[in-house]
Amino acid sequence: MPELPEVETVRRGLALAMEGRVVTRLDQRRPDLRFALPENFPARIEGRRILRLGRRAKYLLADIEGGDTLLMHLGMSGRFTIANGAAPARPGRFHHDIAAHDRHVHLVFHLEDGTIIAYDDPRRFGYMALIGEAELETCRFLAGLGPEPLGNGFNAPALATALGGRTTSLKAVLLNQRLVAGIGNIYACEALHEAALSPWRAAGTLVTRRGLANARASRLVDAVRTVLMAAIAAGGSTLRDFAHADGELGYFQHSFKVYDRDGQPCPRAGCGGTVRRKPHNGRSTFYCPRCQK
DNA sequence: CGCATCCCCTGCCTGC
DNA sequence: TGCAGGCAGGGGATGC
Repeated sequence: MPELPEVETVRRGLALAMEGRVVTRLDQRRPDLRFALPENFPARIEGRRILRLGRRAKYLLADIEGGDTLLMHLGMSGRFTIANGAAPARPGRFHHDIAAHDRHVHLVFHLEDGTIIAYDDPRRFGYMALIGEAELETCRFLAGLGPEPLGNGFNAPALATALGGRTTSLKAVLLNQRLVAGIGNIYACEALHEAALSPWRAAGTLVTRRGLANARASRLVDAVRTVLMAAIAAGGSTLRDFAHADGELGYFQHSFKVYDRDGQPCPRAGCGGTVRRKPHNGRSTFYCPRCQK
């Protein structure tokens, strides 16, 4: 589920199916997700063309012909499933599992070429909003987001500046979307292991002088990039097959080094430690006490 | 302001 | 087999 790499994988799949196509019908099955859906949502989407699928942090952004952007957040359990009416890879599965029997399908997009895209979200922490072009940057969802972790704005000097003097933990920093946007619980754990830094380490101790970049800040930036890019690559490799598989986007097999591996050996060469699970601000944190300092 | 805690919702797994 | 409790990848609201 969806952190930045999963959302990016979903974006690529949705782009293939949606970009350049007109939404002929939008079937809305409930008035709200986490928040109320837009007023007259189907009427404002039907008959309009989707120009481009973009992403900002964990948000999907569909540019609609005429100037609006459909902003979509998957929350914890949001999921898109694509069925192509012309050549379904597994006839029947879509209708059996999603359309007919899944009571958590909240929205179904019908495209001009017969493609059907269902959005389901059992926990309903996800949401959608329709935002005018001029307000997109300043809307309450995107305003205040930190830099993209894979972009130029996330770098050692900037991170060092952000961390200087902070007493909170490194893990809390990685999860703070105002400092860097798109990392969730899994990749925060993975990046800190990759960087050999303790999740509980006070953020301020990563820099020796306020605002001054050093090797540790640089190591953390590199680690974040490494784990996110590897996960996107894994999703992308699955994506090539999705049209021939089940059409579910963003759920791919990806092996983690520490996440959900309590009690297993630390995979770092020569470490010999054991991965542990320990709550951190109410959420599970997985780490190796031996090599993460 | 920074930081931690609680909470929204449903499903699944575990242990009794 | 039933049931209670814990846990789940997000993030907004609240209170210290």
